[in-house]
Amino acid sequence: MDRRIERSRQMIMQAFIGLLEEQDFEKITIQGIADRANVNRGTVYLHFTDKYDLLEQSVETYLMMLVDSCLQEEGAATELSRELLIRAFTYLKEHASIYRVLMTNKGIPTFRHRMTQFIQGNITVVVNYMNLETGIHRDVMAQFLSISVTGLIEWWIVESMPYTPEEMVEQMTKILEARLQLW
Amino acid sequence: MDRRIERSRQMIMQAFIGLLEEQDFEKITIQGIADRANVNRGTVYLHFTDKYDLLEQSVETYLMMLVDSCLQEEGAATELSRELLIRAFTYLKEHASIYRVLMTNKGIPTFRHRMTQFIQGNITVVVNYMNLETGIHRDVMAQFLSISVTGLIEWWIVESMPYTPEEMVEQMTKILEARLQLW
DNA sequence: CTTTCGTTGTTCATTTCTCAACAAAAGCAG
DNA sequence: CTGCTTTTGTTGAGAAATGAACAACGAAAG
Repeated sequence: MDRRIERSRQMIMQAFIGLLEEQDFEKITIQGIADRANVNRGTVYLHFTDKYDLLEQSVETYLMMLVDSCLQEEGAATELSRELLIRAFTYLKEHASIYRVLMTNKGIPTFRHRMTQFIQGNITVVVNYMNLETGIHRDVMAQFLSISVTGLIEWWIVESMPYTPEEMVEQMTKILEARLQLW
Repeated sequence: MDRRIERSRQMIMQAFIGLLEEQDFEKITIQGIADRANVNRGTVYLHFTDKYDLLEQSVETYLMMLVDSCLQEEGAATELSRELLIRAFTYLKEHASIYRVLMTNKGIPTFRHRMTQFIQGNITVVVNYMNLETGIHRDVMAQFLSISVTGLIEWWIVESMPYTPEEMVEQMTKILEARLQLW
């Protein structure tokens, strides 16, 4: 509705992630966030109840932005299309500074965890279409695959994205297909 | 006073310079500026009477910001100190994208002109301390030197700053000293 | 020429943001 | 422990920004 709301929230969360890059979460003050966001301190309280709420909302918001970025003009996406994955990696690359912090900041495992959860939700759909023969439970399989994908993405970001999004998607697909044939 | 005023003005002017980089001044619309600045169209009119006023104020503001950047904690600066010049070049380098537009945009010679005027004002002080013997008038000398300096700065910016600020200042000083000895 | 469309500049009621002040809690020096 | 500073979370009055609407204008298209 009112663009000021979205703008303020965005500036505050950006400033917060920026500070998270430089100092420990507990060391960060509301005053510091407001200063960096170039916003009145009261405005922070207008949108977030406290530091911890700000963290939660930031994690949730940036996760959703990542999700939305690859769900553009997509109908029912029961399968993980190549295009969708490439869009996700591309988006990560474009906002690397933010997602590097969210993914790797020790003390803030929330984002990593929420992201794995989300990937697991999508991978479960795929796993349910597979015919497993060797007695592997589907939930174990889904858990294994999703944590692997999260780890791969984290590695890619930490290593400053040594491959293009296209290459990464291709690599990932190959690995998954090879494994799927094993089981 | 109110940080919203400064913030709005800044966002609008930034968006304006950004658009100036991509399209002709006459093609730029208030609506386009507001969109890019993520600001209501009415807000633009709250700070600037029209496009032309926005141009004027932008030129003046960014010139003053350049001047202020090198006048930090300086008392009476009758002579052009090395430090002062280095700060100026450093500031230009940090905000290259803006000043490249302002300096080189054909159709907008205002900034170039105002900058030369300003440099001339300072160089005049120096020239008045020189003892000219070969019948060269001081005003001619000042004009010649200031337009030279402006040209040199423009060249440096256009060529994507091939030398460090320190090197440039040193070069400039050497050239000027050599010339001053000639006359 | 007429119609359509986009831009301009202005108005107004409503909403958000700002600043300054405050008491209370937390952090930290001696 | 005891002051001292900083941070927190909240308040209220006032200022600025918002969206929506408007008439007027020019340009482009039919």
